[in-house]
Amino acid sequence: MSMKRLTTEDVARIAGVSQSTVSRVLNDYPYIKKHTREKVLAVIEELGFTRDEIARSLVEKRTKSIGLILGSISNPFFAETAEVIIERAQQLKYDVIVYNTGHKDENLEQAINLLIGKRVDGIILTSVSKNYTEKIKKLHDNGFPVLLYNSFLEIEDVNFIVMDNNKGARLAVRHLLGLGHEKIAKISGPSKYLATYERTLGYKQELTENGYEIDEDLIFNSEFSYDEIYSFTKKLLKNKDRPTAIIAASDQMALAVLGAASSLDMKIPDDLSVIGFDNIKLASNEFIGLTTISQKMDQMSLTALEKLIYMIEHKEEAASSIQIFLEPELMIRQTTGPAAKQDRV
Amino acid sequence: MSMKRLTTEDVARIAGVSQSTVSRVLNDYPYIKKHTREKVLAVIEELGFTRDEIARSLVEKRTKSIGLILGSISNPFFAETAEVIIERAQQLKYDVIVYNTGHKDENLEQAINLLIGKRVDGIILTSVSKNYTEKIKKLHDNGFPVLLYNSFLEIEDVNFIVMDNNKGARLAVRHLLGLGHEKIAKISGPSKYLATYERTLGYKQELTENGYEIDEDLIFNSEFSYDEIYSFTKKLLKNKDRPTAIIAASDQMALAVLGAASSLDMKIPDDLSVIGFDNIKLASNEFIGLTTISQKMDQMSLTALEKLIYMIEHKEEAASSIQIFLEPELMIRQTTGPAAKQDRV
DNA sequence: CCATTTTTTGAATACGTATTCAAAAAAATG
DNA sequence: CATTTTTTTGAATACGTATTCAAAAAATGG
Repeated sequence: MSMKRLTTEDVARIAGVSQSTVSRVLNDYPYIKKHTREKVLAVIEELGFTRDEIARSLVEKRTKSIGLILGSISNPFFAETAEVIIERAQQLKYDVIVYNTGHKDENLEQAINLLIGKRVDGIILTSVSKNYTEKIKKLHDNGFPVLLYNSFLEIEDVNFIVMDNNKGARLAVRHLLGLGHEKIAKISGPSKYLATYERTLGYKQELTENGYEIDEDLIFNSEFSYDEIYSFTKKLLKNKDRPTAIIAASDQMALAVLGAASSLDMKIPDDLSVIGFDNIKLASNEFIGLTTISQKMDQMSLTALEKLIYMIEHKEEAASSIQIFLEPELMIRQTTGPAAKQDRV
Repeated sequence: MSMKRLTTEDVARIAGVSQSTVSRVLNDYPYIKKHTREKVLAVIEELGFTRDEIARSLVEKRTKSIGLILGSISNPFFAETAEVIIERAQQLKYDVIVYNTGHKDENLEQAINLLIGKRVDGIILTSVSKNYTEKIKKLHDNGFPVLLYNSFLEIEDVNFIVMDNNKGARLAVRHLLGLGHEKIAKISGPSKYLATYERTLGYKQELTENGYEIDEDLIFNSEFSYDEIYSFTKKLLKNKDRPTAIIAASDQMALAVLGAASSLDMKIPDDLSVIGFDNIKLASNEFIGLTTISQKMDQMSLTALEKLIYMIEHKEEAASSIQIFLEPELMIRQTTGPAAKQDRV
């Protein structure tokens, strides 16, 4: 039996003032008699009244909500991102509506539409595929604050914050070449993501520049599915001329690779070196010790939120676009080591 | 230069009908002439009009949003929970406002207030401390749909879904006793959580019933802080009469324990057996192979969401309270093994 | 074809807040 | 004390939708 909600009208009646006065008290309007203000506040306190933010949003044409569209929250990369963004947003009095696309384009489209319908003040968007270039551009051109996170699009003005993926991949390859690896596999995300594409490109370039031929059989363009990567890796590692090292497109993927290798009783890094991307917190856990390319995630997500809020609260300013590339960093840990001598199975 | 948003009024004017007619078309009201409906839909399509859900919420007194209050999203237990809940909610046309309390009571309080202000239709609440019993009870008594997830309170009618924590802890202890362990440490969460409390209780009871004395030095009530647990474990393991096994209050904590042990070059499970709680996905990864007490998280979170939605959409029904205890299950993997012979350092 | 019923539409209103406009009260000025 | 200025308040309105109420149009029945 849910009670009728209290309104400013109710407060006004009991306090013996008008609804407008109550509203003014709530908004710290200066021209209110001290006595009146105190009386109203007392009634508010006594009744436990709370403002209806929905009605307020309708009038003020803003919701103090932002949308956060993630590929998959159960991937620690997204989870850690979400944590930073949500906590900072809360401090800034914004709340965060989270969507999980499962990396499916149709979910991304639905999420955007629903968020626009809910009148969020802005959206942070991870993992945008090339297929959505037009849609994002339209939003942006309408003056709607959107920020691409860990992904970018080849559009003039759109805002993004992303790592230099090409360079990251090169760091990984260089590290492995230095350890004597010559057969290095690349497990890549879907090529519809430019970030993913860039990583594969960097991998190829660095190999080529060092005089190696590209073996396309060593490159796997997967969806971000644990199971798929797990089985692919198992198959790959059962080959007679299996690679001695694998670069995964994310730490999450690297864990799938490690799992697959372990299930074949391979020793890491003696039998196989593995590198991830992201540097999730778990990567530095000594029990795991994953070598990876660090994205400086905390900085990236904090910046993303603050830039978005800035865009929201300074719409009138000439919208200079925000395009940030962060430097990747190689974190060497225990999953990479010297290439095994030619003791192929 | 953000354009003025289109309203039903605009659509009506262009289509040459009244605002009410447009609204009726949007809501699939049956008594609309086919011709009129088509004309309106055509205009909507052409203009790319989308409904303002804020205004709609104000009228309908529901927002189709739910609140999800989590302890810490970067903990995979919460992340995996969130993923299931968010995806199912999206299917049911609800969106999810996520808060991260960092296990701090004051953030929990703020989150609840903000969500109530935003007029969410219901709230799923994880990790509620005993200190909030009254607040939750008041919400519930006001007919507001709240569901406690992975926690419970000693209140008559409140709704919750939780594992039988006592039994879970007993399973863990029994397993370790069976392997010959006699010094079993327990790293527990804050005692303000009843769930945590129950686990510690089960641990003690099972030990006592098997004829062992409780050694309070082996019980550590920590916050859910990785660093804190990490250092505590290190200290614990450096003791001359260190335990041969540790039961952690969550898989996340178990990983901290494993990290600490690894940093001391201890071999798992030869030098130390470790058990977690939750059975996050990573636990079954062969590279890690964490023995743990499974919570059946997918089922738990799916049920939580569906029960909450049911409560929201059937408020009129006599609110029989929902109180679900799930059975824990021991998942034996590679982080537990026979107790080392008395080769104490 | 008229009376009745059913379908279709628009005008008016409600939702709960913020704000404009105007008036009343209080304070300041001469 | 009369006038002007400043402070304080309330009535009315807007935000964008859904819905009630009433009227108009169309269909049905005899």
